[in-house]
Amino acid sequence: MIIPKEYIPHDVEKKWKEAWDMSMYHFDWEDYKRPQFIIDTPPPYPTGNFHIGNALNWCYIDFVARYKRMCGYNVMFPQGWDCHGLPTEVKVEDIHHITKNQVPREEFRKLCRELTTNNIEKMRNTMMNLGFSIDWSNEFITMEPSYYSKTQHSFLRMYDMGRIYQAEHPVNWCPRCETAIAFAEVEYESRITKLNFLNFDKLKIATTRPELLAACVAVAVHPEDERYNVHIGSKVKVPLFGHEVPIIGDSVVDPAFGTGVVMICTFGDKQDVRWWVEHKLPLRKAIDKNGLMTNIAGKYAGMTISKCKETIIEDLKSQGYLFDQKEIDQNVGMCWRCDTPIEILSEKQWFVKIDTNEIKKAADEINWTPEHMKIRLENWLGTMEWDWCISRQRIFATPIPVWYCKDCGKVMVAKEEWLPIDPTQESPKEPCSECGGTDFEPEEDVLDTWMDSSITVQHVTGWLSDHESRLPAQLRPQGHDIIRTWAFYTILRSMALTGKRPWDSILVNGMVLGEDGHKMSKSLGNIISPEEVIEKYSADSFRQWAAIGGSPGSDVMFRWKDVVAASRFFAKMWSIYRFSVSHFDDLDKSYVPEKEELHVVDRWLFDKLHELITTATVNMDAYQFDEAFKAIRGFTWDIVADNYIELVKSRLYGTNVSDRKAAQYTLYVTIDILTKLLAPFAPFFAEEMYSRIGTGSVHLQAWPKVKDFWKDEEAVKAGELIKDIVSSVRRYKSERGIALNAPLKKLEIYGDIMDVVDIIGATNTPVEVISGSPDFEHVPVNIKPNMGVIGPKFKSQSKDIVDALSSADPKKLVNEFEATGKLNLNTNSGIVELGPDSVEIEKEVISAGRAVDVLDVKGIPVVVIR
RNA sequence: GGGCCUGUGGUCUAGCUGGUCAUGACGUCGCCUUCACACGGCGGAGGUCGGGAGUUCGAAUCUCCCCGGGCCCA
Repeated sequence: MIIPKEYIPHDVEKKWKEAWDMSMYHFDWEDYKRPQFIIDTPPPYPTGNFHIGNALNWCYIDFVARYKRMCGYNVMFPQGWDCHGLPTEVKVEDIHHITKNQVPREEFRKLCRELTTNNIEKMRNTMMNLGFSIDWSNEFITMEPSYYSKTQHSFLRMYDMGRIYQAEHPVNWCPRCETAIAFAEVEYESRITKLNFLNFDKLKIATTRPELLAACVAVAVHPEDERYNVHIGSKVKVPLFGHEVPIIGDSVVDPAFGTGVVMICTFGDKQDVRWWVEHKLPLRKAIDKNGLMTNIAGKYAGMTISKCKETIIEDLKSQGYLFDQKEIDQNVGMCWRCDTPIEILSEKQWFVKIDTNEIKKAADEINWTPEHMKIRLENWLGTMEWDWCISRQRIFATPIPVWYCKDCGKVMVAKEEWLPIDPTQESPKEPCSECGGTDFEPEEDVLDTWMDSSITVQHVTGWLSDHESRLPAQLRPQGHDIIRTWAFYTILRSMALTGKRPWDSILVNGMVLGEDGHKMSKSLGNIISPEEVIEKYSADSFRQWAAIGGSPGSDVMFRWKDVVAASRFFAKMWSIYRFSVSHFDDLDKSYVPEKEELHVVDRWLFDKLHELITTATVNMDAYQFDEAFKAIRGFTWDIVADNYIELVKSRLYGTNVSDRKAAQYTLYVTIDILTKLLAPFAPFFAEEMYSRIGTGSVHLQAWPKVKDFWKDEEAVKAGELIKDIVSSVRRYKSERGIALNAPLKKLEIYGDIMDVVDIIGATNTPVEVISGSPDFEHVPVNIKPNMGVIGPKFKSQSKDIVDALSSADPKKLVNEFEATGKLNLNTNSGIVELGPDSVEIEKEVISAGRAVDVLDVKGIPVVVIR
């Protein structure tokens, strides 16, 4: 068979990408015989750019999916798209030079859908180029009615259960986006700000937010602070605004911070909210939804927050209230999308109740890889203070299926059979159940995107479909940056909707760092796109980087070196493959030799194969792709290429039919197994290999299984010795500038060698095996303590023994050993008796005047006669 | 400030249920075109395992403290 000398990945990958029938990756909903393996693929946000971090995660998923399929599982690797979100709205406004309020809602939604559809198409392309075995028959797109109808269903059901409620409550508010946001969407940034010291008639307070004076509802001091505690219970007048507020005592106040007196506003920060609840303080709203000052701010009404701050500081100064300013570090909560500082406002919003115990319990049932990632979720649970605010004041999102009766104000929630529905486009199909009214006000708020994406696992396991639910899914793969969001919300929702844990296990991958060791970001300019890597090398090389770049869970650095090394491995593998297949022309695939027909090195290789398959399988099961791939690569390179092939070349090229058949058979089995082991990692390369040695797609084959009789300790020892003798001779020739295939006159081996055919062949030299000891000196040069034996036995005496061994004459000790089988060693702490397993003896062979060279191969003298 | 992770030859990394050859890759240096492969083979140099203290006969591995890096949160 003619096989191209070079492996050209671009041709091969293109060929298979076009030839593959992707239906081979479809999940079979009817099949209950094979165990299911459903993956809750995180749906990416359709930015149009499938970035390297996604690609790493998807490689992990694909390794698992392909491996599990080969192991006989009914695998679903679905692909979803989490469409709704602010970035798309912002992008659409940007592209069309509009603001969302300038066009009708439906028109704006249409523009968002168009952009999203295009972006999805681009990302699908990259996924296909990377060779992912995605089950496209189970694709879902959250902006489509078929999906968001389920989001609305989940809303109705949780509303009926009382887990969703509407309330006036403090919320994080982005004044720029004009929407409430969840804690998960708040990012913190350190800034330097000014702490302002103000006179509040009898007290001096310190505040970073003087613009909130109008919202001041109390002043707090520490109850044991003797400077101020006499004032607790009395009132103070707020400067500029003149309203009186109570002075309260609260031990949370830090007397050492500022003046030790704190102004409580509704709301400057989370602590204000806590005090507000605890001390039942009144509400004074000084900032409106647009980030402008309200009427209670008096002359400052209508100003922006920053303008107000500036003006108030001027006024405080000129009226003598402000007596000092000091710079301090401050962490400001920002909107994750637009970096605008968020405000805490009290608004009527929809909330989901959070039951942290329920989530903790479910988290305990899930198998976390790596384990410590669960702790992050638990820490996050411990900090939950408010329920999850799920209403958003946006347009491109799942509508909240609710109306309000204009006559009596009753909340009218849609019926399940009306879904999907957009209340701003359609009215309820029944009159008000309270007053019979037919005039309704639609809820214009929409749902938080996490409401869509936290039910992906329900969706893919068949919730609200014609299929029986397959919950829980087996695997959730995701990045550690979204544990507090995706993992948290999904567990919450799964417990609420079904009472079951969403997944059996969760695999957390790290972030991808740039070559400079920093997280990839546009501003650092260290971004590499998967497409760029595919173009320069290949998809399989990219995937190999993903496999060996680091172990799952830890951050992985992207390095071109790794990709280059990966492509070199494929070149090497190709060369091995090409050599092997060229010897398969007359291969009889039905021929299975008896163990006796195999040579020692063949049996040695089978034992190594046994070990390789075991290691690879164990590591694949534990998601340790780096370990699995390293084992495959190490076996291929060190054992097959550098040793086995060299050892059997003479048999393959030779004329002895049975010798040749044994080597052929061994090589064929090895190549077949390697092809299959490589299939999850390098789907294109493996398919190309398989196309010449098997039938059908390699991706439909079974994962290799070991045969018990491959385990062969006798052959391991003997094979190892043959390998070592041959490589010693090779090294010998290399060191003396002798061509490696040049014959020597003779090799004399003093030892028990079971099979010399391959030594003769590989060294191109006649071999004589001689029993007994060689007639020249065999000098002990070193005697090494075996600490594993000595340590536990002699404990504190160990050090003396080691000292005695190293200072004694090895020759004497060995003589004693050989004479008596034990050793009485004189140490500083007395005479101790050592057994033969306590030491390792190193000997050197000296040719004693003969005109030959002597190699010492693990204690076996090999005489080289040139 | 808190939680979690982490610090091993020039670079990245394995080992981390304690035992005396500390793994591999890349790089580097020397030799070699040998019938699969020079994207190769053979050989070499290079490490006080972040620092300190402790536990132990023995610590890269366990404990404590300090220093540095990352992530998440306040």
